[in-house]
Amino acid sequence: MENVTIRMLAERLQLSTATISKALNNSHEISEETRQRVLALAAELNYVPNPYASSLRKKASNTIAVVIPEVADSFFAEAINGIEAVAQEKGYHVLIYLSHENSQKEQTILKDFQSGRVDGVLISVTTETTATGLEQLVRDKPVVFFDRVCEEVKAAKITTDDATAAYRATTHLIAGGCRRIGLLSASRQLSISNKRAEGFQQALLDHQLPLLPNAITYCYNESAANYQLLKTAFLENDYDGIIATTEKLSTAVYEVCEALQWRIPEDLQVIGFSNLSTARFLNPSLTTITQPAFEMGKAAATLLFRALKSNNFPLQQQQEVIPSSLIARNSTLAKDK
Amino acid sequence: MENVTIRMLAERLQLSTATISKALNNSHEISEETRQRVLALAAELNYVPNPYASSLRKKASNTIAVVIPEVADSFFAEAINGIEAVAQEKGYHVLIYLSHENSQKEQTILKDFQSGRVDGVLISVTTETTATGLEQLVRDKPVVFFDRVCEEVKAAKITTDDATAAYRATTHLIAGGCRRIGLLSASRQLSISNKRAEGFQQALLDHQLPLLPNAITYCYNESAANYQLLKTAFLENDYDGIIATTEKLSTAVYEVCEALQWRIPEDLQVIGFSNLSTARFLNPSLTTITQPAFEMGKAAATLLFRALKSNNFPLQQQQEVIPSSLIARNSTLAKDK
DNA sequence: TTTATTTACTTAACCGATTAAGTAACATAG
DNA sequence: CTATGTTACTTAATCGGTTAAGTAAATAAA
Repeated sequence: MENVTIRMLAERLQLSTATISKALNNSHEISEETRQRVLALAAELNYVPNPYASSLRKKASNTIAVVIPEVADSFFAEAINGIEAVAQEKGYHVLIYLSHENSQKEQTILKDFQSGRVDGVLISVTTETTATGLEQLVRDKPVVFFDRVCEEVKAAKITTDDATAAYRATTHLIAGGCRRIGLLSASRQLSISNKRAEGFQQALLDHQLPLLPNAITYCYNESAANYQLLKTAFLENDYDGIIATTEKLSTAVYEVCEALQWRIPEDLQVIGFSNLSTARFLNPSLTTITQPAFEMGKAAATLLFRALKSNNFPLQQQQEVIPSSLIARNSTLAKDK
Repeated sequence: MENVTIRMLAERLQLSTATISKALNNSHEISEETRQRVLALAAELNYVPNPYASSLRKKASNTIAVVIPEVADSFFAEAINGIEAVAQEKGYHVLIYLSHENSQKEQTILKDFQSGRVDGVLISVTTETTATGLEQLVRDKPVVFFDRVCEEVKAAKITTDDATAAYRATTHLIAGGCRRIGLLSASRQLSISNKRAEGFQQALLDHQLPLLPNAITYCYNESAANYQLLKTAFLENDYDGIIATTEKLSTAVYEVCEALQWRIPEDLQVIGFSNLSTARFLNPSLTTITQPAFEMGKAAATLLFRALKSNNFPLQQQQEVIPSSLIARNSTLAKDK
């Protein structure tokens, strides 16, 4: 069975393809009667328009790209959910690209976007990303950064209150009696990592606590390597409190404590930036900084679609900070909020 | 700056567009010298081919679709990982569609595939799915079902050993002393749900245990509703062992036990079909049936690409069962494997 | 030497939609 | 009664590649 095209509809109805196209697109140039005839035949023959023909001509694909470091992370999974909810509603398609925390791969992905394959991009950069290639992308088409943004690039950004969250986390640990607090960071480059580090340091300062020489541990993207790194760091620094700034690192802390036979929270209080739905069922339940992942995805997508709809929307100036929340559980001792 | 097209390259080099196209596609018809000149200019002008022009002409999009009920589930997240790994390697693009456990939405998604937007489809159906629309899809283009397959449709399928896994889970509970075992099922229609139920019943039979009248609880897709449902079911049936056949349901059990103040495993032993990386850190650590999610995704994608490469590959006859594994932890008492 | 084949191209049709520009028929305004 | 508009179409160009078919020149085979 041949694919049904606009031309076939035209022939059957003794009309031009232009008329069919306009009828299907509800053009006012077409009489109601003709429109109905076209719609009827289209339905009867199960006509489905070829998106590529349309994209080629219109130079618009009704497709957006989502570039993230990984999917197996509650934050990104939930963010995709938020993005997809908006995209589905707007009739857009979502291409997912995983950079696997590899800026090389990310570059390759960004390069592909110069092809016009997608109308817009939502991106959360890798831990290694520098601005290279991103300015180009932002110049070329609508882009919204979310969570892991690139500070140097002037573009729309949806973030959470990273510095404040880290400040709050640190204060929470201090309130629980911690004096030797460590921070596990995913990256030296990432602005959200740096902001979290700043909030951390500011909190120590405000509470007259010294910054340990090895207060901040920069981790890898590989769990086996991190395991060794953390084990050593824990033993050398004798932390009494730790802030894990990513979900994976939160779990790693539990793993290392198990191995070292450090009790949580008696020996080490732990707070993790995590969206794990099971945080409350962990042993002990994990005090978290929970990010509004779904909302951030939704906000990012909403912003993007606004830009896609009206091209005079000043997308690059948009900034939105959605607050995270600290949920105190049993891995920390402070009783405050 | 205008977009660089093949035509522009042709004009600059005083060649025809056909030559350019062939040179870029490494056709043997083009001399090495010309090929190099074309490649050099293409690189210089940063030429990026328009995928839609190419897709339109070649009737191939180098894009596959992944249709899943949700992303916020370790199994699906990991499966995407596996799929993406293969797709990236093969130079394909991945469109993600979420059916949100809604067969209506799924239908809409499937309908879109008739447009030729994607060259192949990887799908894990909703809990409500009937065969409608799926046969059509399978007839139209390469499709591989994974995990949640549709039994009635003759098509390539990647599954795990559902019946065996449930049998093993049940036996494990029995070995731990359970006599009143319940099974939480996600669906009455899903073949994987039914297979798990079968394995469960067979194990009871083989161990001379009666099947409780309310042994199987069919759950909703909504956690608040499930919470109530399970609470009631637990109280009414006084289970001493429970098998949660999905990740979400596993967590729900912990929630309900907390509310009912039932201790795990003393009052209720729990085993869950789950790929949560935090299973071992739960309180108590959760005995799981862990599915090879990444591998299943990879296997499904590999199968699909084999079919996309050679069109005489008998895709519809492919069946692969990848074994799951039972990982005994503290939510159950049996000490076996 | 003539014919066949190979090499390295070009020409032009084509994929299936969209859309600027054109037109015939009819209505309305001046 | 002519000018102007409006309605409901059609014609043909276009988006940017790919590819079947054609060709001229060089090379090999008969």
